[in-house]
Amino acid sequence: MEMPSSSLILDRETKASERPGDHKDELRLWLRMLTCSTLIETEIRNRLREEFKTTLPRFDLMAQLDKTVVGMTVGEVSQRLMVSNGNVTAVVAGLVTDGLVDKRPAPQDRRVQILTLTAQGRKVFRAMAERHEGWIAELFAGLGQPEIGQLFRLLGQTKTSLHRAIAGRVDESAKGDA
Amino acid sequence: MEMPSSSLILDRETKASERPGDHKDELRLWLRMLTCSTLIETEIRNRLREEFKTTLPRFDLMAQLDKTVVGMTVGEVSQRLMVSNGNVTAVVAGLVTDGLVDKRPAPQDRRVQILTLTAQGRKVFRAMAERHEGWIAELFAGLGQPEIGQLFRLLGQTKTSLHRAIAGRVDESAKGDA
DNA sequence: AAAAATTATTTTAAGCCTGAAATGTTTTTG
DNA sequence: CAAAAACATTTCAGGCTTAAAATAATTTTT
Repeated sequence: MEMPSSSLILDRETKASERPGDHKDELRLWLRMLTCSTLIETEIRNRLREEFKTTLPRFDLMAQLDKTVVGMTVGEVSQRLMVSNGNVTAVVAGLVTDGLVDKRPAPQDRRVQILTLTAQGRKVFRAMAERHEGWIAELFAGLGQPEIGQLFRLLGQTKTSLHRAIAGRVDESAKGDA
Repeated sequence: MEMPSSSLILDRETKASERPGDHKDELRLWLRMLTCSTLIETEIRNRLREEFKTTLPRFDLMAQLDKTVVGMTVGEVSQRLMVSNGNVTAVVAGLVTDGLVDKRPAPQDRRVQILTLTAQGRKVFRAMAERHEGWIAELFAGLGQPEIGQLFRLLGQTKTSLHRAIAGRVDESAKGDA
């Protein structure tokens, strides 16, 4: 048997996981979060396919466009959805073919494309959105209102932490480029 | 101006969001969780590519195989990773080509394929896993130990809720098939 | 104003991922 | 024991996704 160096007392005092270099708790947290996200995503994907014969990327894209009356550029959508430009181009192509989205160059700046929901697109989306909201509520039904609030708050902190860590790393590498 | 029917008092008493049919809180919670997951996933993907020239699906697959000495079947991996069988087949093919994974039919049951990490695969994975754990810790650095615990617990409740909701729906549709 | 830099989008090549159909194997059933 | 059912995996067609290169338009610089 191996002796854990000299940390018998230390372990007892620190309730584990303050051993230097140990980050198992964070890892377990991430894996659990990933499990939840995947379960929800898969379920929503399935229901969208079964009930509306559509896909999650299409739904998400339409959801963005539904938030505006004046339309959105490709770049704007790609940023909000956190996907690449090329991806937006591809998904939009399908939606245009199906008459759900309208795409036209902006009159002032011919580089940008303005995307809007068509009347039909808006109608179709609204119907899906209502169902979607119900599905999400169903999935979270095991949580009470206080838990939902707490979770929301903690995920807010997490989001802040992530942004800081990711931005920090970008700055870091930019320093070396100077 | 529109009058919100007769719920002025009700709204005040229920602090909003107990209006019938309203589930905006759940929806906001889900979107925030999705944002966190996406941020983490994208960042890990980027770092795996930059530092190890590999992809997240490959890393995840190797992570499963690292948990066992006797190997795992395709179905087992696909279940744990929550992806399709076909997907595992495809990703494994790449890893076999690169000499990181070994794949051979089980001697007793020639339907199943046993997947194991090669010696090299195990070595490569261990190196990546150590870095990976550090990255995750970095990303969650803005949260204290109590927050991590709380979040972990709440996500546990969420997982239970999801399983119940998803299983419930399967039972429901099975009833109609009888 | 021509050249260079910047910005927005599209294209391309490669890999991931899925559901459904097909294949090969084992187990169950009549 | 042969036929049928069940099981594990692979193949297939189609869509998603990305990074990087290419294209096109605008703005800045010289």
